Amino acid sequence: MPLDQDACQAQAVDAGRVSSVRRFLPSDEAVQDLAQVFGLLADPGRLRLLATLLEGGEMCVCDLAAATGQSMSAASHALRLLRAHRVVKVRRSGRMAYYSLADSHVRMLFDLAITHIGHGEGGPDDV
Amino acid sequence: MPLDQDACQAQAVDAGRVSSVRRFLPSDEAVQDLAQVFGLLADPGRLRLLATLLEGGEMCVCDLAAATGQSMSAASHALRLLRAHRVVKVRRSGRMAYYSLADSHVRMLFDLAITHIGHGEGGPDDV
DNA sequence: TGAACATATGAGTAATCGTTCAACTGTTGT
DNA sequence: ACAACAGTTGAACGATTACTCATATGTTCA
Repeated sequence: MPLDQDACQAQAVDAGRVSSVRRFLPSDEAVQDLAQVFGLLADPGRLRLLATLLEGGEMCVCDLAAATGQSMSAASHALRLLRAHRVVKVRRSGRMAYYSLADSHVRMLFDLAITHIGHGEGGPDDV
Repeated sequence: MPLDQDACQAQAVDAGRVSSVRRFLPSDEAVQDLAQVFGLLADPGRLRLLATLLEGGEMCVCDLAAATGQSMSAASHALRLLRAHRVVKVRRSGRMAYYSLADSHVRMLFDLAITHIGHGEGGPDDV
């Protein structure tokens, strides 16, 4: 899905506005990164892991798995992803691995999203 | 993926901490909703649509498609999703449909996520 | 009425994602 | 050295996702 000048076959209604707005859009690269960050938060298992770390601080994989109701394998896979994107960090001690949140943005993203879903009166509309 | 009491076969290292944390985790339903909201923002096409609306205000589907480099069909599908979750809203006038952001949380989520990716020094680590 | 148009939508398809299973690494205690 | 353990990892499979194509709906203008 390249952002080509003429990717849309239809004629723009307000061509000036379109090209003006396009100059201010985030770069392709930035958009990709953003999408990846949000994608990390788009899974219930990972979300529960983050909520658990938010609440309980540093915890080992086994406890995280137990607290979030996942298998250890699933938790480990999930943590690996979060770690790769620097959302969580590990401290290793013997055979244990202790995970914790890497930065505070997560809590804010969390709270903002919660206030958003609090906004709506019910579930999603089916349009 | 039920949040069963014993979903994790491994013995918890700190059972007290685990069960204490679990009482404060968001409900299953809340987690699902959160994941859906973040999932909405996890796609480059939708992200570009939102960035465009953030920058350009109310715009018709055709211009949105042109500005974001998608086919009109793709844009329409994406807007439908965003609309179902009350992230954008439509105003119809004749055969045109003018879309705009439904609330301001989007901008904040955007900015927060951007500062997060600004944090890292490069792309994701491959662990 | 009929053609051009703006948008919406259903079906189909290719790609991505999350889980499980099984195997593997490295550590601890006997 | 051996077994139990905490965690990691790769492959495989089922589910979900986002696109394209074709078609449908409703609007405007001649």
